[in-house]
Amino acid sequence: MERRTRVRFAPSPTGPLHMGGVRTALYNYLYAKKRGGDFIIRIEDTDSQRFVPGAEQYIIEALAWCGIIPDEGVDMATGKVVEEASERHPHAPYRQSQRRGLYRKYAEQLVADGWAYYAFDTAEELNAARAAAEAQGQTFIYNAGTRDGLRNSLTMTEAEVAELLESRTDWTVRFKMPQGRIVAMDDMIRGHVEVNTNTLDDKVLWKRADELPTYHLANIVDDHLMEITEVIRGEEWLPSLPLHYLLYEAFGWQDTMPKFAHLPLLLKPVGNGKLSKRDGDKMGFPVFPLNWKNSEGETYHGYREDGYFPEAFVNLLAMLGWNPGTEQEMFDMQGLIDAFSIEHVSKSGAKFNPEKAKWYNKEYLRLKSDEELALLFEPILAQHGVSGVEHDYVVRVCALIKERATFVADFWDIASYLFVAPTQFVEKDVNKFWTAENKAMALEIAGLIKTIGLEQAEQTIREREWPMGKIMNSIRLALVGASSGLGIADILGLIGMDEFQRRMEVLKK
RNA sequence: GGUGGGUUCGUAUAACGGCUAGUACUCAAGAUUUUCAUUCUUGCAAUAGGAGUUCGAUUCUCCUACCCACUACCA
Repeated sequence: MERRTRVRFAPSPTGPLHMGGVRTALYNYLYAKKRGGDFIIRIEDTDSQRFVPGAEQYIIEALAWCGIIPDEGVDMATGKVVEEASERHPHAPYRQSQRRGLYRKYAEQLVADGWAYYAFDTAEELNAARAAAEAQGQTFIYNAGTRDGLRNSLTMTEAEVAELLESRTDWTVRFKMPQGRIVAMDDMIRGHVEVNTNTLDDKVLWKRADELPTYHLANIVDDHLMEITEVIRGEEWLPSLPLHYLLYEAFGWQDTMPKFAHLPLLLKPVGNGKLSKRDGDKMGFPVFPLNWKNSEGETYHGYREDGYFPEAFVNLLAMLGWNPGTEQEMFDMQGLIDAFSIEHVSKSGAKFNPEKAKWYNKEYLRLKSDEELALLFEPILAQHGVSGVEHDYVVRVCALIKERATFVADFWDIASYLFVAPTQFVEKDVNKFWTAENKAMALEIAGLIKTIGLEQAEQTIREREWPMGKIMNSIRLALVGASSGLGIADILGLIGMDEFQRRMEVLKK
């Protein structure tokens, strides 16, 4: 029987989601939507030590900004993780800390079935065992090779175990990793992978101390309960795939075990290694979707606040590790959904290229209407003390400058002279163009522009065989403050003849 | 150290045994533009190394090198 496609994005609220996480969410979303299935959000907050206030909200807001809308787990109307079951959200709560009561019985079932055991080793004892192994140049692995010499329910009498279970609150349930088994797995991206269980350890599944499962148990139980059909996650999880396979086997859930896809990592732009929090501000690009202020009051840049359009961000993220199999580069969300396929996800890590990110934003900026851009530009104008400008004027300005900018925030630097007269003139250009001779000619032409118009004035320059470039640039310098910018005709059309004349005064000095 | 994964221009990627290894970003040059930007044209630039299989390997196999991940009562 064909099951309805259900995928989940299961972040841990230990900090802001970075762009790698957003990409994982995006691929899950695209995969689900392409197949007409569900995209579910689940919060994996089983580590009480690393919980960061605000992180959960940040994650939801970041996904919303990107246009990644969950079908289940988060109520988009309130922006909150769902706690009460309903028709739309039948598996609530979607926060693992609120599901804590549910996991213990699964852990104990594994113990009863011989797939797990109780372990009473203290942190000190384990550290000592590790140190001892290291002293001999070996790695300590808690598994079939060592577990007989450690303090657990496999090496004690039933009475002892019962006593410790009662008297102590720091025991754990560990998975009893089989000895000498080859686990054969299939990954949708990497193909067939095999691992010998002798290299794996007896992972802790449940902690008595805080009555919570670890990732591995919670993950498998919830994926099963929530009827997840495909698990699409980062490559860092590939090493624990054998354990997850074995857990499905231990629970007898092989029939509905999801398929797995391990995504390549996002790498930092220079050097090696995966993208980390600090890289962005060091190298001048954001690694986060939205600004994030940590507990020390440091702010990390976000794409949103840095002026990227969400469409551009989503598009560039999608192309990092995936390709459509064609040469198309511009995709809106629906386009991505239609084109997405897991077969075209690459195996190797992708280095993020900030230049390409800017290029994408530039392309999306051009796609915006002049009207939309004007609305975005107006608040910036107000910040610069420009008021009383007609909306229509701003629209006309946007039409002329949008091809010159990467971000809306660039507009002011590019076009301030269309709103206020320049007060500073680039020295290099002044030296080059404002010679006494050029100024005299420019002033005469400026006079002609007023009386007979720009075109006729240009005609005059040609007839007199005067230097067109020198004159025009002298005039432009007076208008703009630099020898760059829009054509004289465009500037004139915007600021008008009176303002033009006023700005020509500077040539008389 | 052990285990697993990966490796095509600087970057992202295409070519799933067969044209001169294609495209985009970046960079350079030229054209257009009275300037700048845009646009257009052109150019620079890659199959990590070595064996093997094959009529023929970027593609399949093995070895080496390098990179990455994992190796917690974190996810």
